[in-house]
Amino acid sequence: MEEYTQIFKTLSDPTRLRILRLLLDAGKELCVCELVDSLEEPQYNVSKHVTAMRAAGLLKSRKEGRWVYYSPRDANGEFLKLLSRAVEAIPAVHVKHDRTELRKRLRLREGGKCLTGVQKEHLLGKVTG
Amino acid sequence: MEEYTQIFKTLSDPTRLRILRLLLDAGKELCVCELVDSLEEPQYNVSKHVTAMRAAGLLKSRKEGRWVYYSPRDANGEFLKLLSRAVEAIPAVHVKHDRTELRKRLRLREGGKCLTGVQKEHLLGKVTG
DNA sequence: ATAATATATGCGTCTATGCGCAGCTAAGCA
DNA sequence: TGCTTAGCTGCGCATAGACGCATATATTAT
Repeated sequence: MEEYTQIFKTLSDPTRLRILRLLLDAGKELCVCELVDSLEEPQYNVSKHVTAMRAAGLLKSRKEGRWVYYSPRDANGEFLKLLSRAVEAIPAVHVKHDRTELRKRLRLREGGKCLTGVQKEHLLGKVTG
Repeated sequence: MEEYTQIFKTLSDPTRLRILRLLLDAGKELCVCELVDSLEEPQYNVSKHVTAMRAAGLLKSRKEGRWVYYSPRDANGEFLKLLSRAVEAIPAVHVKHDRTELRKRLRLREGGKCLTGVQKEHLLGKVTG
């Protein structure tokens, strides 16, 4: 059963649950900095979470230049399909803020691509300038 | 989101996942000693797990004499309904052994009621006799 | 009352995990 | 050849949770 409990464990964290829900709602791949600005969680934290979710088979990633885009992995089994539907069934109230922030953040895309990093500087692990 | 991550956390343990699946499959309430003999997990462990699952809103309990019967709580929200279906979608291979042990254990019922305690003595926290 | 029995629980221990900090890697640009 | 920037990761700390043991509680039987 560990292969199944592992999935539940991965979704036992609020940030990870928000990440999956946001990706399912967005209907498109999102890069790390877009997730950071939408969720308002530190970059290193979001990075660790998506890495864990990818390892658990919930997400896939695609690298393009300096950016890494994440999206839900296609659920092959009935178990994962129903789990995704369950996550999508979480009432919208709980994800309203994240969605609003994502919408704002997506306006910075050009040609459908992300061309900048984290905008909310306090979410960077370290001040780079 | 904590109310949802809490549910996932509750199902992040193999024993708890097996308990829920067994109860869903059984289609009837089961008492603690029947769960103990079916799952082959120590009595105090099973007891702690069902208590946690009950607190998380996944199970309900009914006391009858010395016995306490547990069953899945009716899922009121879409989220819980889909989650239950996901648990039921876990391939039967993973629960075959538990089901066999339960079937054997249920033969000890009389008039549909459990009239005895844990049969596999090594699963008791302490030898009572 | 006393004993037996089904279940629950308090405690200590061990492990797992999330977070923050710092530093690392990799890709593009001056 | 450096510098900047997007993302990743190792380390230490603090917390949460699962387990085993012993014991407590509650209900029935003698």
